[in-house]
Amino acid sequence: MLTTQRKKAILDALARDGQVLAGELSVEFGVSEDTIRRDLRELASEGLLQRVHGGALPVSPALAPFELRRDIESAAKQRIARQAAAMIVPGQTAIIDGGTTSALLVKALPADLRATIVTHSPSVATALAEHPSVEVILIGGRLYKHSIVAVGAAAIEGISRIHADWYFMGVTGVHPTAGLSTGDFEEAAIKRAFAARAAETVVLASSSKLNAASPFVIGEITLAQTIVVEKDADRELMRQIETAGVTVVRA
Amino acid sequence: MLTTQRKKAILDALARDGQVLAGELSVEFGVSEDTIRRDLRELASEGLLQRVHGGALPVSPALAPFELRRDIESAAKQRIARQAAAMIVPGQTAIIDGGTTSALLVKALPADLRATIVTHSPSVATALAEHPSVEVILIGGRLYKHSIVAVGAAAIEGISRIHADWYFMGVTGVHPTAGLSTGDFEEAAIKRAFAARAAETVVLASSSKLNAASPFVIGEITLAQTIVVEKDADRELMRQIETAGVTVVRA
DNA sequence: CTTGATGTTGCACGAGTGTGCACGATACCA
DNA sequence: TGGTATCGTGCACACTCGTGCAACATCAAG
Repeated sequence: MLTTQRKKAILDALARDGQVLAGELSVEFGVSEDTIRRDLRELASEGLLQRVHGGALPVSPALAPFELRRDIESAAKQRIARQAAAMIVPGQTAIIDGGTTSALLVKALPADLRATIVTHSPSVATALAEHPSVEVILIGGRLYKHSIVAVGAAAIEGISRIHADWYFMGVTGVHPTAGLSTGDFEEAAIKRAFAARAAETVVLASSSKLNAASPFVIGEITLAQTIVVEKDADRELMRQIETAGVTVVRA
Repeated sequence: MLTTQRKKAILDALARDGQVLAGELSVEFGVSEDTIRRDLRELASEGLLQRVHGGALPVSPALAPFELRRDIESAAKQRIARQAAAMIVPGQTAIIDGGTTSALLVKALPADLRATIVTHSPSVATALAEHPSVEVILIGGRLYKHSIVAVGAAAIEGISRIHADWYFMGVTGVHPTAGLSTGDFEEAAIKRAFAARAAETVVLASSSKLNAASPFVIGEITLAQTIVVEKDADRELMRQIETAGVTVVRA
């Protein structure tokens, strides 16, 4: 069994049972607990599950009440989010997808911004319900429990009815040749659909995402017109990205 | 059971009952009281509960949106919600709309229930994301900020793609001649659309909703096949409703 | 085919974490 | 004030974790 298959199976088991134990997984897949621990560690670093002593839990509790944990409230990520929020001009329409970066973007929207926000994340929608002046369009579909966003054919179809000025895309991997990638198959399809319906796609990438590749490819790096990175991002990599025709913004 | 899960279960029990006792928790989870005391101490240090001699109390009477206080009214509502949840047979599909009654219904779903839940409420969707075995279908549309549910033409169209076994409808008015009503125009339309797509519509009505009429009419009382009320509901009113052909269930 | 680089896996070891028990201190209640 | 339940602390034990290292498979280049 391939490593990626095993990881996928771990996520499936987690979605099915609501919890996984390192010991049980090791028996089920016929590998040592060390290997399982390694898998869990890597999946946790991609934000696909929450590591706890003895096993792992779904990542949901972190985002459900939309309370951001301190470890993701890094100053750099907030600067990226603010930079992105500043791009939206009153009257425009912007798509925001799920994930921690998007959560910060929502918090960074000015209170007096009159704009329309499209999202497939119930958490983002709930958070924006308190915003005084933005209109919120919720994309429906099958709820994907790993990342708590709507996915599937119904979601793709809902997206096809939208035209937006901006799409702010969260990713887990930005690589000059491997392109934009994410740790989740379903989400990759949704991100492609969003990108196709926005005049300009903006990738928000903290430094840990740069020069990294996750299992599921969203598309070439040129799928984005702009990428917002931290100000100390690697110069050589940024040069390559700019050569490909993508505008690099340092926050 | 993992430590993290036990702590979460303690917080759930606290939200449900308004208090927890160290001794009871120790029996319930099959661990020593020492372990429970340690858990309570750590949860208290995180500010998630208030430690008292013998157990713990909620940190403040003002609770999170989905955690209702255990006053007399909500105890009755909980019985109604549990009665409704018990109607769902594994494998069936049920529609749950927004509102506090629906929030209680979500909490009352058995953890091992394998069913499909359709909802236009991001809050319900987010809450159900933590449920281990239900499939969640989110209805998209324009977000109505007043009640935080998806409404409008897109929502109506999304509903038209669904066929459900049950629709659990929350209302603010049940009246023998004025019918079923709610305080919101957009929501009335959505509720009509849901009712049209369900084999059986079940109205959940606490006593304060009975013999009352709200501004916007959803439809005749016969739009519902069943109505779940508190066990001390007015006999004469219930008789009228039953005469109209609606089954009355007392919880 | 050989060689070296790369990636995956299992094992060993020390560190870290969770749990239950014992004991003395403390808080509640009559 | 005395009795009882609860609490905090120290400690032992078992389990889990992270790290370093070696074995092995894969693959590309020579």
